[in-house]
Amino acid sequence: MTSSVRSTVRALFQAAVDQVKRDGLVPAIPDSIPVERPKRPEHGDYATNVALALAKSAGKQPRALAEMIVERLRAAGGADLAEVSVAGPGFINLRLSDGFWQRRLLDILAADGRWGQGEPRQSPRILVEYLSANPTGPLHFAHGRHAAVGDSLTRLLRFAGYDVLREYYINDAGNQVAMLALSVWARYMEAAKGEDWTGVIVPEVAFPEGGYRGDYIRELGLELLDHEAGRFVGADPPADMEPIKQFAISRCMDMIRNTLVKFDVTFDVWQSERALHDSGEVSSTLAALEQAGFIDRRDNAVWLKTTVLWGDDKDRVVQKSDGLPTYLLADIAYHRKKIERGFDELCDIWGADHHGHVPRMQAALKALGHDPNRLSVLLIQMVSLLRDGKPVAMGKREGEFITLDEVIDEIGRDATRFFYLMRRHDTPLEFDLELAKRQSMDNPVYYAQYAHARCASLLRRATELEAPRLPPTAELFARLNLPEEIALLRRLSDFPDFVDDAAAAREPHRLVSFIGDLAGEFQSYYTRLQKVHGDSVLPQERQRVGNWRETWDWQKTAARLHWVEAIRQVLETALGLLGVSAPAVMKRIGGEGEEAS
RNA sequence: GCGCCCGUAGCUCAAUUGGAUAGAGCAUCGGCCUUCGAAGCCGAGGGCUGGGGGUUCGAUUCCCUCCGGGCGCGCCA
Repeated sequence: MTSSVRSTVRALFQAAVDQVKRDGLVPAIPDSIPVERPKRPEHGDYATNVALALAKSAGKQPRALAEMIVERLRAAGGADLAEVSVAGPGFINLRLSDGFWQRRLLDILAADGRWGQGEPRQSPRILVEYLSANPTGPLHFAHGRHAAVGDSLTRLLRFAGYDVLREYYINDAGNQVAMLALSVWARYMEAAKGEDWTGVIVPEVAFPEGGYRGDYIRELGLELLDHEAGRFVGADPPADMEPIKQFAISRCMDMIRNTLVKFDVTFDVWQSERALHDSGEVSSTLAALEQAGFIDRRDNAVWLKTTVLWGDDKDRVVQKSDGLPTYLLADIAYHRKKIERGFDELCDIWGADHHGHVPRMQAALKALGHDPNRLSVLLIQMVSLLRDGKPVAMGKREGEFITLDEVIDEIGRDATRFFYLMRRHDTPLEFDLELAKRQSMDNPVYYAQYAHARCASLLRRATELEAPRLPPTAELFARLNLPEEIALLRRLSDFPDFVDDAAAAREPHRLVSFIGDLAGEFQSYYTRLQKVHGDSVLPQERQRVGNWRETWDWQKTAARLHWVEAIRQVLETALGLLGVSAPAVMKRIGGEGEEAS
């Protein structure tokens, strides 16, 4: 099982601080000692500012107090404590022994590819709702960011031990899908025009104002005509649009689902908005809001008193004067149901343009007697597509957007997912298609995958050379004593804490930096081992002469192979959390850049 | 006008939830292939963190105020 070095260190600090308190030197101590990894290696492996925080209440100089803590830290001792010191205004820096870090490799290998995984935790149970794109057409490139962030976030949360459900809310009720049906019907009529349908002259109909104009609508119109012949032909849309609507929605959802399969994004539950209406949950929610006393009836409409509940600037309509519920009411019903289903935290991922919706939903939860903070909303900023630094021309007319399918087809799933996750979700993203496609060192996806492939390659070569594989032991790992090797061991050891932090912050994009750092450190080591240390993991060709098998240090090689395997596993795990593959071999696609020489 | 988000190297972005000398990648310049994968490595230059004030041992981070950008402010979803 995964262990956290940080909590081990925290316990050391805690014990020393407890002792200081028992000795009557400070009045009170914090529940949890803050422990951080200093940016600068000179500051040791871990540091705490606890003396700075306690100095005032203890009436002591921070450095003096730090010295007292350090004294007790040293007394408690332990062979793993290589160095403890007071620095700067009163930080306590702590360095662990090489042996400690070398032994972590035993833990990492024992985790058997699951290093970093958190202990399962009972709470909070989290429902992550994301994407929830309207079933009115294919996913476009901006949806890709939602899909990538939501999917990686849920992978990360699950890996960190949370109980998570992934849900897609299908907006299959209301105006948008009504317009979808009308648009499809109009295209159907267009296709039927001029044909002889049992003697009926097919009239020309105008395409609806604000209708969906994508080519897929035309195709759906044709398909409808194939299946249903002249059933819906007429000057006006049929009184019962339901069959057309259902047909169109189901086709659009097929398109969306197919794209998601290609993108390797999975949902556990597909919740239909319409089902909430049909089951009466929407109307019962209105009743509940009214019973709670937060409903106003005026101007023929029904209002939720969000101004009273949550300091909104105006109340919001939940039922229109035509008697139909608004989207807001259905959404409130949906969130109410989520809580009733037993989720502690509702994590929604919305487009940043919906941010005005957040306080209203929180107001509604409050009205229903729930803690508004159980809803957390991640707002995703917009994506702009670039090609070689220039914006991709997008048609002004509706329907001419670049689809997610097109992006994936052009640059591949790995690069697409990686690029969507390179930035924090609340900052706008510039997505450069040419850069993502480029198979060179300025492309961070290939850089990371290349590092993994190099590890795999080394392990492959080791097998070809029949390098002896020795069982992992602390004695064997004592051979990993280069500064670069210890540094990599630190980073691998840090992975569980890193996962924990990224999950707690709901920030999957942090994995991108972790991967970049880990890959970079390994690539650097790989070259430096040879250039600076004049060494290599495996005997190279020029060294394989004479009785090389007898003279080569196979112990060190065996230790390094374990270490390389650990690096490979963590890279694979971290890439997996992003939904990016970890190839054992990098193959060049296309031979365009070949030199003519 | 009101509300939310964002201003960090030439460009794109980090910065461990208030920590120590603000870091990467790209771009620019200069080095490294008698092959464990050069899709790589090493080095250099580049900053008043938009401006100003405040809170404290300490601010890119928190508060106020300007400046500049994005997005909202429907009986649409």
